[in-house]
Amino acid sequence: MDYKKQVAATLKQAEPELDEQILIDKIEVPKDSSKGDYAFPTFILAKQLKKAPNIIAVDLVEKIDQTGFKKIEAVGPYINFFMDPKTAGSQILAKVLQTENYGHNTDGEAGHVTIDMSSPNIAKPMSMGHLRSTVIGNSLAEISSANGYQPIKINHLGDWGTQFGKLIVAYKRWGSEEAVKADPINTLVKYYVQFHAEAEKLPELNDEGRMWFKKLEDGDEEAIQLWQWFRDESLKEFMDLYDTLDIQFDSFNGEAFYNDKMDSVVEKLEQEHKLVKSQGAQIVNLEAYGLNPAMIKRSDGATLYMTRDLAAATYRKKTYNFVKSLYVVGGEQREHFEQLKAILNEMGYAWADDIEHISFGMITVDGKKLSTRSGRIILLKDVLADSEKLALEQINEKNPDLANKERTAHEVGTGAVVFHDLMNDRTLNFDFKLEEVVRFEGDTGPYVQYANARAHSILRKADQEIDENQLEISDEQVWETEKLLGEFENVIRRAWRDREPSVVAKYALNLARTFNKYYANSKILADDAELNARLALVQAVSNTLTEALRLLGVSAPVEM
RNA sequence: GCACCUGUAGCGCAACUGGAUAGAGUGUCUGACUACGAAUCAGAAGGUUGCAGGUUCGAGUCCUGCCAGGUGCACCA
Repeated sequence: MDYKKQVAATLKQAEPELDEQILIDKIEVPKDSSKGDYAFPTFILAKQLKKAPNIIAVDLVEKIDQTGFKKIEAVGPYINFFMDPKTAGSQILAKVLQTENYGHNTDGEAGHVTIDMSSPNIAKPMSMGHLRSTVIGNSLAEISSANGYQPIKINHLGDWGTQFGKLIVAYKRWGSEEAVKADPINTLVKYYVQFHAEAEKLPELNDEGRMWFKKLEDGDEEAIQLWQWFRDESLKEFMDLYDTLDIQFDSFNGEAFYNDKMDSVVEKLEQEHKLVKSQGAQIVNLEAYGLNPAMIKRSDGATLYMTRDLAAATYRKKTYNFVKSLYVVGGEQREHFEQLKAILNEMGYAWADDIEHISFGMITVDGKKLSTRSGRIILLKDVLADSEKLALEQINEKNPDLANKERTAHEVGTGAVVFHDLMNDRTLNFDFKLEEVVRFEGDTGPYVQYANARAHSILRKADQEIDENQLEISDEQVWETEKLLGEFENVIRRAWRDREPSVVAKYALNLARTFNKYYANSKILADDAELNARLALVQAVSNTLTEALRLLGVSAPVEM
């Protein structure tokens, strides 16, 4: 709930010359709540009123009508406003409990937002790096939706390229159908690794690989059949992971999908006279943008990543008519997306500005970059399995009678991993340590889940209907919690504005912590006149925590 | 070499548009289960916000220079 307007109106009443909008912009929420719920720094009025800020503060407070506030006081150059916790708190609770989809807004006006996310490579295992793109993209989809947009989640699969030629060669030489079926991705990776090892000794293999990829591009039946099979088997395994994370996609159109859509892009570039020949290759000069030239066609005529992304961008604009097009891709590819936007701009597309690279930091192990070839890889499957196992151990220790232990262990285990990934600023790198990722104490997903589970436990015990007309609580300890509940709308706006799931994650931690504090210090189920209102508070907290977790793609078990 | 990102407590991180005494977590030490779940709560200790200037009434936040780490810089994606 935003009481800034009330504060501004009160100030204007005392000093009619003031501009209300400027007041609203300058009113702030003190970090230290003992300084009030809202504060107005008077510095900006010093020139207009030709007085020292601390004098202005004192003068204004004298003229102010304090009705509707618990207290308004001047402290140095600040005017501090204290809301009346009892009335303001009950207003907030009423709003939380009575508003459908509390915290959401309709700013997006149902505009489409495409989100390019996850995008694993076929025939390679999903690592922790893919988790980032997957969960950040998924959370941004939920957050965009909470802001009134319509997200379209696109899994831009890495399902094309020379490596498929190599894979076909490897399979034909050393592979077996049974082995691939039994353990698709591991087996395919083995072939791939073996191919590279053999190619060291026998360089002709590389030519053979290129030849098979050429066959694939030319529509050779055998090549296509094998490619399709590898793709299907890999996708099956990916789907298991997506099911574990409970993430769905609207499209699986990967690189291969754009094979027949690149010619028109190249033609358009030619028409606009943007293509230049350089060392045999076709490039677009981007000097005007301070960028390196971007290659569109190799000297052998083959297309590149950029060519496909240009085709994908135009296809997506045509198909979805997006108002924003997000690409959740690692920060290493920053320049690629700058080039992509610049080229689209050169092609005369004004919507190039709507493309955004949502970059994120990379995951390292012992400070070193992950790489499939060097074997420095952390399999997502393993991490999730480990986390689930540890969660189950915790449950067996702390709540052995819980029904449906496996289900809950799954929710807590994956919740811990996903929350950990979303908790910090997405651009930060992080060094992978299993014990950090699957922690259940402190600033973690399970901490939030636990606060929610205990809230549910109280409501179960109370076992009574909540009367939404009796929401006033005299105990001022609850005000901090109520105030936070009132901020949820701003949090959702800010999370979208900054494209930052961590804004939501931090809020959830904050709300859980504030509630836990209250919970530990006072008895909620006391049989007095305000029991109903306290239960309403518990319900409001639980609703909000559950929704915050949902926006992050983390489930909120009612017991754990 | 050029461009971009990062630098805050032992560690990993917060601090929304510049605001008051820079905050929680973790680790260390200590206390709390006869109060609804101890995956919790309370307390102690821990800081020249990389360095040096500048702008401002006010700088962790903005500007300049430097230092350190990382990433990228056309025939991979």
